[in-house]
Amino acid sequence: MPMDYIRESEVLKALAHPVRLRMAEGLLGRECHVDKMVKALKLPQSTVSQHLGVLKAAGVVGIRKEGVKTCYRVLAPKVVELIKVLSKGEVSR
Amino acid sequence: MPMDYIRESEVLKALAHPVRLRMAEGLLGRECHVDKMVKALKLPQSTVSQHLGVLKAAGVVGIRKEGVKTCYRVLAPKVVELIKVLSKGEVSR
DNA sequence: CCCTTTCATCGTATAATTGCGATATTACGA
DNA sequence: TCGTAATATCGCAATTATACGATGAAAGGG
Repeated sequence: MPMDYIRESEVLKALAHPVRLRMAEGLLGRECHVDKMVKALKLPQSTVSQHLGVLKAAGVVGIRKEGVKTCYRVLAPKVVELIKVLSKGEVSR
Repeated sequence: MPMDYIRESEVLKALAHPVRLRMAEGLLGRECHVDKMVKALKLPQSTVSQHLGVLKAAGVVGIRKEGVKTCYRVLAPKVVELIKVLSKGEVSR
């Protein structure tokens, strides 16, 4: 069964940004709401929200509404694996 | 040791295109020269060459010159793992 | 040498991404 | 209901990516 290059490349594209990659890694196990990420990343709220929107559109993360807060977390199990691979340090360099 | 988000996202960005992802997968084990890919992908030679340039610039693939031909192949072991993860079918859907 | 094959690079038009302030929306609490 | 905190969305300028024909450069073969 050949992979769906378009679909898979969409996931990669969502992750292919330093900020979004950082976000995705941070949302691996735990959940986190937007305001917390805004403070941690030191980026404008609109920018953070926009990046989260990209991750969500690609199915990388999912949300859970808790009152006025929105909690994000990584959904796709494949993404979990991808990020694990990236985290592994390369053999010397 | 935290991952280098910029560097890693560059690799992801290189792979985050349907054509380049297909190329990279095709260059996993075996080597292939440009003309062969042009025919297989049915895309203009300049387009193929440009995509290969992107993959090379990101360190995803490396080349070996054989006379007038240029043989490409996947270099980064991390990329091999990434593509393997992507190839694995998702659990139901 | 010239011609052909193979590949890279250039030029450039079009499209997509990015960053971020401004503005809308929604859920609560007072 | 008003105000406020938390998010999303809009608008838009600036940057970057994409596609591909045209052109350039290098290696052989005859």
